[in-house]
Amino acid sequence: MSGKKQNLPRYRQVYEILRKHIINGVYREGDMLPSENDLCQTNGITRPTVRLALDQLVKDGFIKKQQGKGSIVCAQPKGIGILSVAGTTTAIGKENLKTKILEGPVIRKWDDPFIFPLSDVEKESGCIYMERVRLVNNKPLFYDITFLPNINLPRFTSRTFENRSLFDILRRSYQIKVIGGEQRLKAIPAKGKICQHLDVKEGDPVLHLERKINTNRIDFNFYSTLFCNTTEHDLFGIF
Amino acid sequence: MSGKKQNLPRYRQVYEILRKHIINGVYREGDMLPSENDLCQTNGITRPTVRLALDQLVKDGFIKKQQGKGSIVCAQPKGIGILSVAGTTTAIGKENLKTKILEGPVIRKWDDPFIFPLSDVEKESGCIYMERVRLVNNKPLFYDITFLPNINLPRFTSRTFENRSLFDILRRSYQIKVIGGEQRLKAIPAKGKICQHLDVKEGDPVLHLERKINTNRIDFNFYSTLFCNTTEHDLFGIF
DNA sequence: TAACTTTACTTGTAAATACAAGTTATATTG
DNA sequence: CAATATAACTTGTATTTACAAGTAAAGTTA
Repeated sequence: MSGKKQNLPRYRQVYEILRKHIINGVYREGDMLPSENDLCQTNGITRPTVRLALDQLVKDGFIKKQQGKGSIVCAQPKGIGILSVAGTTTAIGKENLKTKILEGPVIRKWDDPFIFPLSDVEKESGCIYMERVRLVNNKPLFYDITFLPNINLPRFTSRTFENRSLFDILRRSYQIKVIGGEQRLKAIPAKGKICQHLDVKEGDPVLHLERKINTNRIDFNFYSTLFCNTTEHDLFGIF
Repeated sequence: MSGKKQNLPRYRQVYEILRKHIINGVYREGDMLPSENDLCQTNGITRPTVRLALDQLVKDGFIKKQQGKGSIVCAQPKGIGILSVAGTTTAIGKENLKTKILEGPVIRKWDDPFIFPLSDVEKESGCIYMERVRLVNNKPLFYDITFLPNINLPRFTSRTFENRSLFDILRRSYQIKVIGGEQRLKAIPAKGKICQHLDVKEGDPVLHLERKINTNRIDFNFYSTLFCNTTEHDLFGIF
């Protein structure tokens, strides 16, 4: 719980450690995590702090808690966990994932009408637009159109996004942290660019997600339209 | 905070009150909720307890909190909020909603292979099966196939579900409370019964959800396969 | 009057304590 | 040895206290 780089809140640090342990197989499905009191002792923190970490693990689906018994590790979800998380890199995992830039990032006007209501500031500043395809095992999974408000993102358009996570870049270069969002979703027949980029036939069913992604920067949200070919991969989420 | 029926934890009671206020328009989008300290005073509880209630409102998308500023009411989401909640009645709202029973509830064997892994106990006990159509404004929105483990649900098959919420019945008659779950989702072409029950053409894109719904009863989950016609209604969720 | 500083207020993090409710292990009794 | 009771352990709820960090209002100074 020390070191310059580790300036996360303590509960967050414990959460990250436990999460990594679960992801790395140290704790497997059905295993009990150490008790809250044990975690207090091993981490030198008090129980309310431990509970914050555990509650976040519950919220993210890694564990289930049962009064009197303990915290049980859940099965690792299958499928693409895009419904519960913001980023496609997180949802897919970095292995097997490729990103191809189709267009952008370029500064341009917002689509009109746009998929979500825009503030006057957003409207005035225009957006940074880019189109990407995300491929898993070299097959297109997502056709992803991203719209970022052109507000305080210096030199954004000169950055490279090939095989890189947009969220990582936002966090490291601009201190913008994604904190959640909302989405709408429907099934539509593929047509036009969607057929081309997802390698599906005209009329094939694809998923269409429209997302508004919230960040820690006040009044800075960004937007994403995703088309997803679910032939080989379900989308997954918890609620 | 008193009365026999109100045996919810205090943080839960405050959550319910505030949520109702937001839903009923007492607080509107952009309004600030009372500060944490104000809520402590008006409700006679301490701040950690208030914070639990507010954190749940954040989690459910009703408010956003900003350090130093307060808790701001979010816009009420549009669309069918099925992606973030367990029940279709909650997702749709009770107005304009009709439920038609197509089949069941009947006791029968689980589908094999089944959409989620089953425990030995579940396999052995078989399932209670029913098919429903949920209609909004008299148009079919969901074709809902539900599988409940045939475990400790006395007289379940003699109950009526026409225009009634399954979750309500489980809670009131069996003290089974839904506490969340997981879902998988894809876009598929409609065929067979789906065309018939959702009133769509062969090959039209529909959403296919497979859900495992967790309850407060230990080792008692139930399952649902939903087909959704998203022509007129998006599905909505927060993450 | 504008700019700066201070104060008051708000949410975020954390510790310490206490009691309740549920589960499991151990001890006791028949 | 089986059944029951008790103790130990685990998570759930709640209070109290303290400090940190951010926002907005009020006060002071130039």
